[in-house]
Amino acid sequence: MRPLFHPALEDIRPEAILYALSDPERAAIFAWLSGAGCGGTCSALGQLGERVIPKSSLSNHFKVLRESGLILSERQGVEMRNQTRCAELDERFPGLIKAILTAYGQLPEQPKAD
Amino acid sequence: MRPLFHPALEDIRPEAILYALSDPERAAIFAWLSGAGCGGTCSALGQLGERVIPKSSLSNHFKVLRESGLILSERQGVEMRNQTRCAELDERFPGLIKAILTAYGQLPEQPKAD
DNA sequence: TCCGTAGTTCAGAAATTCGGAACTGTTGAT
DNA sequence: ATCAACAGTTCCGAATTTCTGAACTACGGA
Repeated sequence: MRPLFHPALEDIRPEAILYALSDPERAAIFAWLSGAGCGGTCSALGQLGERVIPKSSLSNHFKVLRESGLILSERQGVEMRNQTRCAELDERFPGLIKAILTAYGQLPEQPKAD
Repeated sequence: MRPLFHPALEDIRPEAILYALSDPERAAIFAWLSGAGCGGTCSALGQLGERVIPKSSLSNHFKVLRESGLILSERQGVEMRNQTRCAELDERFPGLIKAILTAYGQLPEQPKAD
C-alpha cells in the first residue's frame, strides 16, 4: 500500500475542495467527521441515507477528501482514523468550510451512522 | 432553441453550486460576472488565462452556471446577457458565494477579459 | 432576401467515475 | 510460526460524463 498523500496547507486548492464536497455522499461523510469528534473510520460510518456505499467507493471517497486537503488520515492498527483539517482550512480559506456545511445542513437529509 | 431553464431559488442545491464552481474556468467566468456589473456576454469574455475556450465549451459553462442557479441569462437581441444571482443566493446560502470567491481570489490567477 | 454575428446543439472521442473481485497489511488466536 | 478475520486499498472493465469541432438556429441590419 502506498503511503498516504496529504497536501501541505499552502498547496490546497479551492477547486479541489469544491469538487470533493460537490458529491453529496462525500459531503455527508465530511459533515459526519466534523461532527464526530473522534477519528471516524470507514467501517464506523455504516450507512449514509438509503444506500449502502460499496467499500471500494468509500475508500475512494476518503482518498478524494484526503488529497483535496479536507481530511487527515492516519493508520491506527488495523483501521484508518480520519479527522478534518477544519482549523487549518479556515485559516487558509476563511468561512468557506462553515458556509458549505451550513448550506448542506439546510437540506432535510442528515448523515446517520449505524 | 429550447427556452432557458432557471431553477427557482428554493430548488437550488448546494452540490450543484459547488460542482459548477469546482471548475476553475467556470469559477473565473462567474467571478468576472460578479465584478462586471453589466450583463456579461460570451463574446465579451474573450480569454481567461492562457487558453482560448472553444465557444461550444463556453456555451456549456454558461449552461452549467445557469442550471445550478448561479446566474440568470436573458436573450437581448442577438446576444445573451448574463448576471449573477448573488443577492438571492446569499439569502439561501449565507456567506457561501463570497467565501468561494474569496478562496479563489487568493490565488495568483485572475480572470482577464480582452 | 441575404449576410454576419451570437450562441446552441449534435455526435463521437477522450477522460472520469463506479464498484465487484482480488489483494495488502495488521491483529489476535492457536 | 501459521492461520483466520478484519479494515481498507488496488485493479480493471463497464457505464457515465466531459470536451469540442462542425453543423445548426436565431436575430438584426443592409
